[in-house]
Amino acid sequence: MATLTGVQKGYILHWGEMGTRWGINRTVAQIHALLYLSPRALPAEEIAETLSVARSNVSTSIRELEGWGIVRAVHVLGDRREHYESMKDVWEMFRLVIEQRKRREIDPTREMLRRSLEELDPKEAGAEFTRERLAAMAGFFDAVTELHDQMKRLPTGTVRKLLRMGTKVRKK
Amino acid sequence: MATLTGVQKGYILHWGEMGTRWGINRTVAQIHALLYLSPRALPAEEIAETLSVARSNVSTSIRELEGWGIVRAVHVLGDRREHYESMKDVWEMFRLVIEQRKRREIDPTREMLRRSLEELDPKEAGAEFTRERLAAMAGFFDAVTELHDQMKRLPTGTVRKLLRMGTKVRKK
DNA sequence: CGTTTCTTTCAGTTCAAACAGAATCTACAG
DNA sequence: CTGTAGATTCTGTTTGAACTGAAAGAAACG
Repeated sequence: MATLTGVQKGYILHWGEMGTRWGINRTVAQIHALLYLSPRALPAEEIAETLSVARSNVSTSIRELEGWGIVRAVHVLGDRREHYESMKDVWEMFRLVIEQRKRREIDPTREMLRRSLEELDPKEAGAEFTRERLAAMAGFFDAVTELHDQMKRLPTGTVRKLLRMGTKVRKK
Repeated sequence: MATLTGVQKGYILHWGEMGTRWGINRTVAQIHALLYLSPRALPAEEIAETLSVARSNVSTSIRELEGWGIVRAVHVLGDRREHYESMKDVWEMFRLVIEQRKRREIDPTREMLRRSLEELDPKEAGAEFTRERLAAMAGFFDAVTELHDQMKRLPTGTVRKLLRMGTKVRKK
């Protein structure tokens, strides 16, 4: 079992807290942090020991991380166990997570708003007001989606480059 | 007590679920949804009845929403009670929330990363690897911060307009 | 002032998500 | 085929956030 340095512990704990604030399970986030900092792929058993959580808990959490596509199992010669490693590219990691959270949360919300606007009964009292509010919210989510789609079309690394250059648009 | 239409109920429930997925209390999100859809400011008592939650729960939740700056108390002539209303501008609402979540979550994470990089003991085994990982993560958070700062400098509505026009950058 | 009306705080209580450990399942070696 | 190592699933149990109701605290009124 790898013993952790103070810095590593700090990072793992912070990442775990950060996860909970964004609706991601603490253990899931901690495991990701551990793998991210690990120079080699780790077997589930070792992860469980290092973080002091149940082996079964690691199993479930790893599954979640594999679901996001940011952790994968690799095999080590002469070892039957699965070893897990985190993706290295930070930008790609966040891109994956954002893309999927959009699909799981933003898209259904747009769908709900669209359906609500359809179902609105104009004869109902205050329908006009409700429509306006729903439309405003829907407009926002449409814009977010458009922004997301446009970024997806950019070649890898472009956002990074654009940021490094700084945008030219400034307050008039 | 205002009786809710089916569409309104659907919106409020959905918004509540959405909240929980992003680390925001379900009741807080539901109250916001209710106020957002309400054509008039509502007293706490009425909110509690409409959503079937304790009066005290409403009090705490409203406080949270006031903290974000997206709900405020208004007074109605001839009524001693506070009436609460939601901000109408969806863009401004999200801007406020994003700005504050950045301050509460992104900034401390950057700080943690900065401190970790300082504290790293180069004599420690694997320090070089850890440094590289921390630096990559820090770079990402720096970029996010820069993006955020640049957007803040844009005049209100510009992002909206840019999106409406569509960016000119395309895959080569 | 004392009373009334509304709001906030506080001290338990409830409940759902997270978790541990046992049981089950799977794959492979012998 | 059998035994063993490892992974997964399942069934309670734990825990902390969310919540309630009671009590305390403000503010407005006569």
